[in-house]
Amino acid sequence: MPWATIENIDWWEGKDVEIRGWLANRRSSGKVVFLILRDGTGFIQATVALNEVFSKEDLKFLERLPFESALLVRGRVRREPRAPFCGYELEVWGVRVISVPREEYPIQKKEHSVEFLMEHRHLWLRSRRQNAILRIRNAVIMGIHEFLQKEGFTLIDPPILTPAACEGTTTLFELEYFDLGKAYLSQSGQLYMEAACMAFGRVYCLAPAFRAEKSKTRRHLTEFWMVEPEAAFFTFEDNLHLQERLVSFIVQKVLSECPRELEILERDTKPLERVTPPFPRISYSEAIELLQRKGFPVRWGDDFGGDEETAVSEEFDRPVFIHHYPRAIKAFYMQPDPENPDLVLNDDLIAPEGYGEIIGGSERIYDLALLEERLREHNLPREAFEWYLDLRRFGACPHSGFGLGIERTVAWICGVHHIRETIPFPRQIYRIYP
RNA sequence: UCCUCGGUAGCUCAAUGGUAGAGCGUCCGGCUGUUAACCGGAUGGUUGCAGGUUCGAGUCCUGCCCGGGGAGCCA
Repeated sequence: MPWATIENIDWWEGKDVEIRGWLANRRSSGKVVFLILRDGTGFIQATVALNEVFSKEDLKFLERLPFESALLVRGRVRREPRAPFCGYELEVWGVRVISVPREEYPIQKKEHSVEFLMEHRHLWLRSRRQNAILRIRNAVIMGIHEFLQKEGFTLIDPPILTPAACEGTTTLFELEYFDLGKAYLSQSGQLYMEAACMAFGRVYCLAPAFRAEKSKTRRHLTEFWMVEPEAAFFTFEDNLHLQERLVSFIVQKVLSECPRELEILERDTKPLERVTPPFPRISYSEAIELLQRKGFPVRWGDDFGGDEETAVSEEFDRPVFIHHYPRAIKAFYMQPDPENPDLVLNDDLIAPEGYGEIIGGSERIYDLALLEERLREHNLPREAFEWYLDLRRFGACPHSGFGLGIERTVAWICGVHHIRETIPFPRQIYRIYP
């Protein structure tokens, strides 16, 4: 008996198959019992009728099976316009019960509070909507690997335990590291990617990042995933070009590979179809002028909050680069603009529809003396950065890279309101369970 | 950390300071095509915790705990 998956059920039309899954819902109408099965790849309706195989007692038993019972169900695949979900249904002639919950399944077919769902995240993952979001996350991550590998980038894994901060120490998760004092959970793999790109040319990492910030917004997690490409001899311009092609590739891949998931999420795909290079660009100074015209009380030198980012992105129909920020509000390693040393060769990529910053990138300083000066300005402990300075002592060259936040990108593509739904087990300031 | 809203049945929510309720779920029964099925019956409570005001507190006051929304913070 072939083991069929629901996502490919159309292959089996007219054939007898076995579906291995769980009871997601059921209905009965006396002599017909409808079992809604899910197997992780989709949902399908199975019908059990009163006949020579199933007695009235059998139907009574199936009608009372608790939700989330694990089942092996055998039957014939039939096209059925009345069937929900996939247009096919399983005409059942055999059911084997693997396990039956003793307690009532907590998640019901109705609205629940956010608190309740987060408390039951381990079960919430089984719902149709969460399944769709995490399948799209899977497609996004696979798309990142596919694109970067094709572009000649090598995957290099960064350390998670690190000796020092990338930027300051206020937002680090700290732990004791044997006799060597404090260690910290990584905020970014970037500095290690800079070392790796001098060895491999083009590299990237896809790793978790940890922030002990007490941020409590729909765009923040304390543990999130970033892809960080870094390329030797890449200029600011090369960097932007890579970013817009990567983001476009991911979006187009999801559109072509995940139409069912986008439909489940009721995502309007029109704005996503427009996501093709080149992306519009606006300099920091132009953005300030734009915001002032729109009535925001911002002055040159201020950083942007979420509302400002959204106001800028509303002017464009696809993701927009904001570039050349003031040096004073950006990280220590960013290369100054040769035409104006108060600015740096950096960019933020702002997603449309109010989803905010999904990329931060820049060309990096490669001059030893300038980098040493910046470390001093930022009061960073030089000893911890000696290895990083070595990269400027031996074979220093222009290089650029960026970090793309996986959850923010998935949230935007899925059109979900809060990024806690885009990671299987979100870590937030007031939640570490489950 | 600040502002703001909330915590009542398993879940989602009602309840002028005056007998704690409904829908859903669950259990029992009915129904040969249901679409969060439907119909009938039954079941369900330390009103987040501690104290106070009052003849009387789910309701008012104080403190604490937990959570939602937002801000700040944020390669």
